[in-house]
Amino acid sequence: MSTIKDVARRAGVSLGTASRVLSGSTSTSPESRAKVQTAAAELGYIAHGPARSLRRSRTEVLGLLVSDIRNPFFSELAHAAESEAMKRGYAVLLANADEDEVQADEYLRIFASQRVDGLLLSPQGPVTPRLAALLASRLPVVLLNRSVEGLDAPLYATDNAQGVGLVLDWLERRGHRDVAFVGGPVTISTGAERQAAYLAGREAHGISTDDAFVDAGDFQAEGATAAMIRILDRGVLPTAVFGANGPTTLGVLHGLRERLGAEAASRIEVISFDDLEWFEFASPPITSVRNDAAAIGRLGVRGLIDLIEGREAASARIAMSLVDRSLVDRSSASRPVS
Amino acid sequence: MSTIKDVARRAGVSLGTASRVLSGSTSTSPESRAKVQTAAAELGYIAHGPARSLRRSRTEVLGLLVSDIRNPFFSELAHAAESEAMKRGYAVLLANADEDEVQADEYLRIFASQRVDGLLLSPQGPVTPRLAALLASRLPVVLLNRSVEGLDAPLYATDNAQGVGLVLDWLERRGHRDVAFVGGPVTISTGAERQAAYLAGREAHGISTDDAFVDAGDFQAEGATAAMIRILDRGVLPTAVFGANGPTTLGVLHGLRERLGAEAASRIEVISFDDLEWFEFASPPITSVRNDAAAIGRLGVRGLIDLIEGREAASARIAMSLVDRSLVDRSSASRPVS
DNA sequence: CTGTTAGCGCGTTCAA
DNA sequence: TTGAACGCGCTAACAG
Repeated sequence: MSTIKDVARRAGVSLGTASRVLSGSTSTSPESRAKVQTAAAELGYIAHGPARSLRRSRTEVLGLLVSDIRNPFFSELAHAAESEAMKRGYAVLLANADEDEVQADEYLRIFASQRVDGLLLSPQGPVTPRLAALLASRLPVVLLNRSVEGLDAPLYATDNAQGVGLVLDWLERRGHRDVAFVGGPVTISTGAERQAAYLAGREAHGISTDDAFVDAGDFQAEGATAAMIRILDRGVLPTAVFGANGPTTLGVLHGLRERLGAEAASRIEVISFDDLEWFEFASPPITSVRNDAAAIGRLGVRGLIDLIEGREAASARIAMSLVDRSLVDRSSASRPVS
Repeated sequence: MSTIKDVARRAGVSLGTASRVLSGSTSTSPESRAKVQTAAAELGYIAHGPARSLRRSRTEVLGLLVSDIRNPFFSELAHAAESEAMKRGYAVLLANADEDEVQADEYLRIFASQRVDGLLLSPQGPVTPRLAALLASRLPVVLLNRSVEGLDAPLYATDNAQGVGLVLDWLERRGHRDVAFVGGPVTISTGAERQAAYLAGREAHGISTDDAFVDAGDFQAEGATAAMIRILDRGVLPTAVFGANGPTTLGVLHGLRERLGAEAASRIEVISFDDLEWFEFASPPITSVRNDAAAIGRLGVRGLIDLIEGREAASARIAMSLVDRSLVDRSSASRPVS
């Protein structure tokens, strides 16, 4: 790989001039500009990022730490974040914490070592010492979707209360009284917020306040299946189930089938926080409130770059929208086919 | 952030000694070793990656270029790749080409600039000049899932012919004769291989060789929907449809519903290349051949690190397995519920 | 506007 | 085993 020295030599100018042309800092004469540019093109010169970073103490790399890129919510978020970052000249280092604090912490070390310019964080748990150290070093950070106590950073997140409100309205409209709720860990802000909003709103929407209908998993499919089964094993039979995120809803379906069989399960309506592309093909189709992951990713990157470049960044709550897939009225849908 | 200089000063040793202890190159006395380590721990010292990279001309960063991280196949692959890379001490820069050659090329520039140690590549199209230049500079590269002409690198990929064989066997077992095939672009090796294997095997498995049943999309849902509709609009009615990748199968379902309605669509069996977690909840359930994306990602990273460290790396084809979800025999399943 | 020079933080060489 | 010095490639400060 050729260096800027090679370019300068070939263009017949000094190293400084070549640098000025290539990074466009101060003005240069049209002639040297042309000479340097053709020389660079001929050599296929590509600036050495690490060297530039060392000198400028900025890497133009962002760190993105999510819990699991396999969760469609995060893969859509990552896609949007990465696309927005590239548009603004930043690359993205990806990290999957797998909902594991230790692993998350290890990634923070790698990010710190790579000297990322900023951090997009969907926190796994409390603020670890290493994260505290990074914050103390004034590394710009924005939070995605989840907040965490003691971390004062702009938050780009779903409007959980509003989304749950849409769910409650829909449940009431559909005439459901016996509704099961499968939540996520209350140690995660999204889990706590969604559960709190649901519990608080149940009564006003004519939904049973029997806590036998309520349980929580780990925001993954397996944990949700177990939670769904626990609910059914308490001897209650819901007419509808509310899953608190995408993987949870998948787990709910598994749990319903496992305990009730496909036939009986198909008489229970399911509504989900997070919309998945296949919900319309389930039977009955699954209604959802759509969580705009792309918007969160995009806004997060913009906010982070604002912070990096010394501007202010304001938190934002992204409103959710109902995707109503209930085609028929319940009285007929809930009767077995005869 | 503290530098190695700070560590040396605090430990009361020279900069060289501190460096030797921290990077463990040559031997050091137990005393200075201890002093340096405690000093580093006290300061929370984290080596400056770019500086280290500049000096050692290795970044310990891998570039991962996929077509779309939102495709579950790639998000699973990315998850496994990234996890394997971390285990071996490498970070991963993520790039989404969005099936766009220009964007892919731009990412190659960023990777080159960041001086990644190696490249995991799922190519979008032909070898661009920039990719050729990177290869000429002897940057280690491995190919994931897709090969490309003129690029001689280890390939970690699905065994397309074997997978299609499983599909053909299943179609024959189920007694399907009128089978629609919705493929992907033949300009992509996976699209070409799957289509070729299917067309070559049709006759021997008792499947109609009428090409009205065959069309191709773009490996995304929308393109596949259009292809499915084109097939139906030719006036043929398949009893089964084979979708050549995950998003394609989703598009197939949309196409069937749009032209035939949910009721008639539910009498058509669908089989998919790539297994998605929701296939069992479709009606009828979707059978698939499972593409082990995690294995491809893991093996790709191992192979790439082998190359980086000067060892040989051999290509591998990953065998697929059938996930048969056909529960009932076709004669009863295809009769409308009465 | 341009050439020269210093130094970013680190690993490694050379002498001791 | 250790300290001193050099240079990786680049940008920025300075002098002209």
